[in-house]
Formats: sequence, C-alpha cells, structure tokens
Amino acid sequence: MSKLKSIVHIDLNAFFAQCEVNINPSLKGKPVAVGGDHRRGIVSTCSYEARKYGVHSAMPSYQAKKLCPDLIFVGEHYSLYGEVSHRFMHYLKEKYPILEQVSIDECYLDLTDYIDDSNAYDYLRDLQIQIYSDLHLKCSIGYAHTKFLAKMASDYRKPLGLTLVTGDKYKEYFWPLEIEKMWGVGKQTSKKLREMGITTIEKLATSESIELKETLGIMYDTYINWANGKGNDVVDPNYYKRKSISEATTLYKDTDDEDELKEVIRKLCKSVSSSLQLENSVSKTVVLTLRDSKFNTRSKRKTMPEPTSDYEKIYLTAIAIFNEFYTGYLVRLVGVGLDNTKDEEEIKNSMQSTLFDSSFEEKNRNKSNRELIEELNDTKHKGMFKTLKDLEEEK
DNA sequence: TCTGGGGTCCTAGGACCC
DNA sequence: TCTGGGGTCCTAGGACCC
Repeated sequence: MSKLKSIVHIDLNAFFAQCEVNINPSLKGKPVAVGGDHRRGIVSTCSYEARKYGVHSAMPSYQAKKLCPDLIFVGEHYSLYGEVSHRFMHYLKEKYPILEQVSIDECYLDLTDYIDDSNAYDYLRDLQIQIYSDLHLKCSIGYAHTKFLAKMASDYRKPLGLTLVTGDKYKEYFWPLEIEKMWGVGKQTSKKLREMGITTIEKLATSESIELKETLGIMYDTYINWANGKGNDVVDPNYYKRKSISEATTLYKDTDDEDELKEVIRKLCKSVSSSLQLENSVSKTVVLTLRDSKFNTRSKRKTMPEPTSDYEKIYLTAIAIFNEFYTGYLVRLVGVGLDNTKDEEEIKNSMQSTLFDSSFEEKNRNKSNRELIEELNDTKHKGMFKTLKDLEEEK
C-alpha cells in the first residue's frame, strides 16, 4: 500500500446564513432563514439558532414560520455568497495549492506535505481559528486518509467541528450511523437497503449478497470500499469547472397563458446566456424544463448546430422546444438550462488543432514513422510517442 | 398555502456510421 | 444477402447533493 495521504475536508457552516449575519450584525444570535418568505418559498439555509426549533433546509417557509414564529427571513443574495466563497477558496489556495472545490461552501485539501496523524489536530485547530479571525467564517473540518472519510468527518460535529478519523476510528464513528447518513445514499437507495435489512453503515460494510450488488449497481464496490475505510484520495485542483448552467422560476401563480410563459422563458434565456458569457463559455444544448401544477417535471432539449453563448440563438431554440412540446396545461415552474458548457478558448483550440492535423498530414505524407515520432517527441510531448518496435524492445 | 433552485453523474434507448 | 457489432452522439429522466 502506498503512503497514506492527509486529506482534509472543510465545510462552511450554514454558509448563506453566515454571510447574511456578517453583513448585518444585528442578526447575530437570532434564528435566521435564507429563503423566500412567500407562499411558495422554502428555507434554503438557516442559522443554528433556527435549527433548534426544528427548522431545516428545503422546508417550506410557512412550515418553518409555524415552528419558529420569530424566524427572520432574509433574501437570497447569491452574488454576495459567490464573492465570499471565492475569497475563502483563494485564501486557502494561497497556502495550500492542492485544493479541490466541490461546491460553493466546501473543498478538499491534500495536506500530506504539511501534516500527519501525529500533528493534525493542533494544526487544523489553528487553521480553523485563523479562518475565523481572517475571514470571519466558521467552518467544520474533517481529517482522514480518504475523501469519503474526510467528508463524513467534517459532517460529524457541527458547527465548528474538528474530527480526525485515523486507523480504525471510522468503525467507531460511522458504523453505528443510520444508513441515510452515508454520503451518496439518498431516499431511494436507503429505502431499498432497509428492505434488505441494511439499516446502518456497519451492515452495509459487512454485507455481501447478489441482491445488494444489483441494488447498488455500478456503485457497489465504491460504497463497500467507502464503508470500509478505503477509497479515492486524489484531490484534483482542476476539477471544478461548470458543465451546465441553468435557471428556473416558480411562478407566483400557475398559468397556461402562452405569452406569459414565453416572456418568462425570454427572461431566463437572457440571464442564462449572460452568465455563460461572463464565464467565457459556450454551449450547444438548450434544455427547457416545465413543471405542472401536479409537480410533474418534464424536460426537453435541443442541440444547436454550433456551440454559442448568443442570447438570440439560445432564445429561439428554447422557444422552438416550447412550441414543439407544450400542450397547454397549467405550469408551475419554468426552467432554461445550457448543457455541455465548454470554454470558448478550448473550442477554438480544438478547431485549430483539427486544421493543424490536416496540414500536418499534408506536410508529413512522405516521412517515415520513425521520423514523425522523433519530431513529436521533440515538441511538447517528450518521450510520449513510441514506435511499435520500441515497445517490443522495452518488453 | 405542499414541496426552491443550482448543480453532478448514471442509465438506457435510439439514430447513425462504419 | 435480411443481418453483427462497435463507437459516438443525442435525448429523457432518475437519483443525489448543497
């Protein structure tokens, strides 16, 4: 087995609520919910003071208000959260280059060069305090030798938790937990697992059956490994690139008025195409989502001839989809998304390289394989290209 | 007063080409 | 000739996460 890595997962506690309290200190110590305070609103995030009343994420706002009449709703300032998140990630990246951002408020670090089991606790406690004094952000930190365990560890104690999972500790900490607490196991999977008698992480770790294999499918090995303290420990700094952009609106009142729906689609297209442009990205696929008053959600997509970020083209495509499949029912939510987003530069480069490839072929038609391979190795891919003969000799 | 919004990954089937 | 199979792209939807 190769050397154990020091993997750290950091999670900003009740992140949106923290941001709101930081810009408005009068909210400090009060039950705060970020979300819409209207008939169709839900709680996006809430402060720990609100959680004491049983309020939690994804709860309809009116229910939350019932549980906690003093609950203070604050609007969703996404650009503020984005800025704070960016500052946080940048701050860490300056100190520790091997950082993988997984969402707006979470990241992994590979700190193998800085800490090991013996000094991790003090080091990370210091880091946690520093993050608070420098950025005024509270976080929970998990330390382990795999990403899965580090993630579970940061979740183990909140807020301001610090949990180290070394050696066999994962058995002590995580095996007794209900199966739903396992990252990656949601409602559907846990229901099936429970039907098989697998109610805790320990039972999953120590089970083996064809039925279980069928239920988990391709994820079987991964989950069993995770539950047994094994798994991925590669922190990839280049991982975080958006692959899709979308926006959706729940209408204040359901409607089947086509003009009204098209107007909503237009606004969403406008907004989505400008986010795309802001990131210097382009996309080929437009996705239109409609949710009806019975909460059935349907999506249809169309591929455009060329990747683009042009509002007109995106809008016309979205409207074409709408005209094609909307049959006149009451609509509750409208969404517009762009899938398979790519860097504009990347697209240009790949187009250039196809051009290059054909001229390359022209130029080199009369050269031998040996000559070509030497030339390729000469340029940017040192030693990467070999002739068949070389490979045989190596064997 | 039932149920937001922004994402990722996987599956599975069809079209099309070789 | 009536029929295989691999690869790739596209599409719709499910499951999950924050």
